[in-house]
Amino acid sequence: MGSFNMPELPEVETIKRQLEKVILGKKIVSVLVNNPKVIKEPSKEKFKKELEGVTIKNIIRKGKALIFELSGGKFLVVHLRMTGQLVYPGSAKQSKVSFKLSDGKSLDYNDRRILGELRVVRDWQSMKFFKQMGPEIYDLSAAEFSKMLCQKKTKIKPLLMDQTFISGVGNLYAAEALFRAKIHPLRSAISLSQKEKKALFLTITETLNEAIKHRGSSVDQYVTLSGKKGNYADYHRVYDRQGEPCVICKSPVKRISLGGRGTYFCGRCQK
DNA sequence: AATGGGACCTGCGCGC
DNA sequence: TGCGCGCAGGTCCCAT
Repeated sequence: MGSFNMPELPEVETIKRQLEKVILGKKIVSVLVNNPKVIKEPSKEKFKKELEGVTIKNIIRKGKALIFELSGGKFLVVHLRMTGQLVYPGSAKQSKVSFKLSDGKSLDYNDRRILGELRVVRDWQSMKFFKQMGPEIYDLSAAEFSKMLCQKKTKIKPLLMDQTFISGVGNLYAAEALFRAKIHPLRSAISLSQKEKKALFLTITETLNEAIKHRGSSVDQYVTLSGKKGNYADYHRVYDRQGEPCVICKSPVKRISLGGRGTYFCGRCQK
């Protein structure tokens, strides 16, 4: 125990798809701010003023971030970080911020640890966070991904989690994709064979796709828009399975700390 | 370029 | 049983 999963690409994509079905075209009538710490820009008062009366036109996901395209050329950028949740319809009770919509219901932003970020901007593309963001695995071919790995001497697992390298993969899916590709998390990227690089490209894509299909993984705080848990944790092969038998070879799953993060792998299957 | 550590946060597990 | 400490991690920032 002691593991936590933040929302990664599959979880944020799940929320995005559910939001699209229920809030497009609706108006933000009012904004209740219960904890201003999550509002990074502009100030709390301006934040409310900017949002009241706008219509939600579109929702975009970039890596692990969500961008609400609003009327009036404005954008609401949301990063859930560790424990952020978007819930609709919400009760507003435990929320840090609650958006009251024109349908009389509210969209709640919950965040137990208050590490997430909300901001209203006019040009999200020029934000440093997005300018530095690397491509998603979906934007790449196997050949392009392989080429990117050739130039890197870093350990493969922290590299997969580096959002400026590729975006969307975090601690959980890095572990699962490496297990499926039978690659040890401590290997340097440059040491991978062509065959291993291609396998990794495929397992990242496959793992993310399967997780989206099951509406993400709920190990700790993540919930879907309707407040339900995702089901993909039932399919994890190594993440949070320390000491349990490997699904392939039955030797116990190991856990080490790598770059300050819990790293799960099978010492026998992953070379 | 790569790596390491601290800060941001809070709730939980652990030890005594 | 109860209390207090340390850990968990995505991202940013700074130092080496």
